[in-house]
Amino acid sequence: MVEQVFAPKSQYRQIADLLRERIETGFYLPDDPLPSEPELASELGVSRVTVNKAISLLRTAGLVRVRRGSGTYVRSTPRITRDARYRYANPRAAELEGRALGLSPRAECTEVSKVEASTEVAVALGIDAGDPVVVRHRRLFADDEPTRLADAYLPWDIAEDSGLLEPDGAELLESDVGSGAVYAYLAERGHGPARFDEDVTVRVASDAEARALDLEDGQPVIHITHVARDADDRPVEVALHVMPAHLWRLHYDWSALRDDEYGAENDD
Amino acid sequence: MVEQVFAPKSQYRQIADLLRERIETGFYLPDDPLPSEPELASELGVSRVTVNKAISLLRTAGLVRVRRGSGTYVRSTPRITRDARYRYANPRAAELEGRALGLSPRAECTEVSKVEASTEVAVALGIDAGDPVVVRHRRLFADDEPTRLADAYLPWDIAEDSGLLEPDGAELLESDVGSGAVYAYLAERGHGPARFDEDVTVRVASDAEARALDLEDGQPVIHITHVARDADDRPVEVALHVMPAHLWRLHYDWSALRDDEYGAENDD
DNA sequence: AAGTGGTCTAGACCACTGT
DNA sequence: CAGTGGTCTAGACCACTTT
Repeated sequence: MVEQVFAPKSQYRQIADLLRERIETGFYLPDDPLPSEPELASELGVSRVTVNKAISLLRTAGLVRVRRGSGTYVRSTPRITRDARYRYANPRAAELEGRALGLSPRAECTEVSKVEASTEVAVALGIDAGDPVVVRHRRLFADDEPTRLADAYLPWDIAEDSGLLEPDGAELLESDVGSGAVYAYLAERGHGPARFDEDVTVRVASDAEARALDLEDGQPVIHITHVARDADDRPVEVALHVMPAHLWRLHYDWSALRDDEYGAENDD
Repeated sequence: MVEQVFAPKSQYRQIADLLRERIETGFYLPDDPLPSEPELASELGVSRVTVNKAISLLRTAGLVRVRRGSGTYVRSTPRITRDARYRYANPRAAELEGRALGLSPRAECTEVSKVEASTEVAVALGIDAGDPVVVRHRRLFADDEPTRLADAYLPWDIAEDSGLLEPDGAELLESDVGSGAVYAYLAERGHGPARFDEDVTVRVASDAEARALDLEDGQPVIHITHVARDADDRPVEVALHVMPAHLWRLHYDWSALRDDEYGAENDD
């Protein structure tokens, strides 16, 4: 029986706390398996279901991952920092995000094609739903762990104007790790991004996302809608990023005074 | 029995999908209770535990909330948009965030006191752990729903210099809904914020946070570490925000060219 | 074949809410 | 008080991985 000296806390929570502590103190090491559920159950004097429920808390928190038929393993989870301003000011930045932690980045380009814009994409691009766009679906990895899904959308005419559908442009689309090279390409052709905005929300991963990102059942993902606009304030690219929430740290910084649009109400 | 025509999907997932659909289509309306677990169990021909597991998925996703002894209710969850740049450029912005949705904001100031800086706060403020700081703990609401925990820290000497500990300063600390009035106060005294940075992470709510924010078991929160610096680049305030992830949408925007610090590596 | 986690059940007792 | 969800158990069968 688990001690219930003080806290009117359920057993599975106590067990989750215990396991969490053991992970944080290194009693269970990264990539090592936890004892099996029957083992823990018998050691702690509870039923296997109770242990399972405790572990499911750790899974949602991203502390462990389960390999079916094999065991439950401690995740090695250094958070990767994504500095938004830096990232889009430096063509190599996206590649460097993971490297800072000694991870080697890899991009898998799932698909580049012409499709009809969904409502979400259309709104962000300032076009009508159903209008043609070029989409590039990608999955990005660090050390073979999937870290991000990135779907980039470009208005059809901009992609065409810019020659992004010609052989070398298409090759660029497929090979670029971040967005830097594509932006540079657009810039040379008069559509260089001058302004960005991002909307960040957190939600539970869909089934497909969970599969693609190697996530557990109810794990949260960060969903970023990134919009790049050219000097005419016209959206030239929309990127949807879906990222395992436990893997990332987002960084933004800005100056209080440089931007004057919002300054009207500042008296003093 | 639940139909298993096509999908090799567990019953509790199918039931979760079913309930989610009913919520999204308005079959179950916001603030209405779901049928009770025994009721659903018997209707769907499964055990109560299975229904409970399905519902726990919806809870983590923030779609429903449970009132013990009473029932399970559909959450009414319009996301509140937090525009970072706007928010810190306009003294009233924080107050307006909720109002845009017809919600009435309220702040509850839990505590204002002098304490020793924790490591996290000390690092952000560029001081040593244990150094004295003024802390203001608050809980913010929209229509009586808690939306945010906000702990603001100021270096002791800056708070003292600025007179924030005098009666009117202290009153300000307790009454201000956002940070605007405090920033204006600091600005008048030579420590106006000139630059901000924010780190955003997502994690599972602690027990205390879950209680304070009326959250379910494994629900994710957004953790923002906000740092304000004066013209000398000295941190004048650090604010830690803990927000239920399902309640918010964060917005950031910036221009690609204005900031030159990162331009060095741009070739061509 | 043995071991792992995934899922499900029937039944039980509890704390809490609303009437 | 009856009804709600919270938790727990013992036992079962399954799919999958590892040996």
